[in-house]
Amino acid sequence: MAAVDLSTHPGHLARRLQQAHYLLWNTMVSEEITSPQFAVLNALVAEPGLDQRTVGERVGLDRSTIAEVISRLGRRALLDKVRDPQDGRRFLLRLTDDGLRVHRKLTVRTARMNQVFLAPLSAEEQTVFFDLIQRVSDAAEGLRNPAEPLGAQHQGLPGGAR
Amino acid sequence: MAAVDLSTHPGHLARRLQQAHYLLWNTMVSEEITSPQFAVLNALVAEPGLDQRTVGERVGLDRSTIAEVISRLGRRALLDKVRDPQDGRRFLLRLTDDGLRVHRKLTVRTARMNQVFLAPLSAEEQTVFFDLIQRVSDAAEGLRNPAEPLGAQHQGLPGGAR
DNA sequence: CCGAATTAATCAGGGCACTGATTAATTCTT
DNA sequence: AAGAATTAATCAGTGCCCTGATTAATTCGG
Repeated sequence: MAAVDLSTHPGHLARRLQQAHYLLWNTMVSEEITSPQFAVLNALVAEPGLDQRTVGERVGLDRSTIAEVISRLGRRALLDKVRDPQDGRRFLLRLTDDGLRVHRKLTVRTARMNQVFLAPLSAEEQTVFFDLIQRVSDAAEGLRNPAEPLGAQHQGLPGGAR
Repeated sequence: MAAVDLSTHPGHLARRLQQAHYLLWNTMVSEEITSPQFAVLNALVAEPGLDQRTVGERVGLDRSTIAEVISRLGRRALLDKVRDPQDGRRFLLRLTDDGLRVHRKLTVRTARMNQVFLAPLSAEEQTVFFDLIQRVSDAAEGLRNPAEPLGAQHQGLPGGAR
């Protein structure tokens, strides 16, 4: 009998939190447009003409996922992809009028949804909630890229044992 | 220019938190066994012989997802499925010796991982972190099943306009 | 007892998320 | 200028997550 209590596991809690959010989004915001899709629309409202990779960076989606999400938004005619004349590898992304309209509509609903979602917490607790989650996420993110190793210890060694 | 700040959106934060956790799990715990899979193993350590649906309920996985997860664990020979003689719809689940071994090993690593994950927070902050996430998740979960409507307002109406 | 409602599991289908490999275009280096 | 390294995007493959529909077994009601 060595089972652990999952409610003390942040990963399990994070998963449940996301599921709870998914549920609320689906009922209160949209069944067509997902939360990550909205994030992409939002990024392109803020900075029209971004390329795909950069959008992914802004909203926290990796290269594969951002490609799928953008393809779906393109299929729905919410954004346009244009080959960058300056750099033939990139596609420049820009919302269509429909895309702008959808973004505007969902922005309102999302605000309402967030209120309901956070209703169980007081205003101060909400601030703490954001702060704690952000700090944990940022720290874990930071572990990924050593962010210029201070000592630059040569442990990977290029051209080593092949 | 009506873009919103995603860092004030709990859903976006929840997604980032889960991604951060995924990353850490993958590097510190296991590349083979995922966190949901571990949750299932754990549930079966606590209560051997559960059926599939109940396991899903315990760990927060819906009927479709739990089926996939269990099928993967079965393929890896970490659990056995036996038809319930009392109720021919159910399968009773039980860990194999390998399953128990894996659970034991991952329990240790998971504890280490959780420490690293939560390291940016003080002990008191960690407590608050758990509490806040749990309250938000529980509340949203609660919205799904009205939990016996107090007034039993007839608004759905059975046999209405068809 | 028997048909109707319920329930456990599966299937089909869509979407998010990651890794590793590949392709095409650009930039760096010599 | 030509080859090497880098970079944006795509593809293949795996796994999580949800909904709606279906199938098989059980329970409920008359």
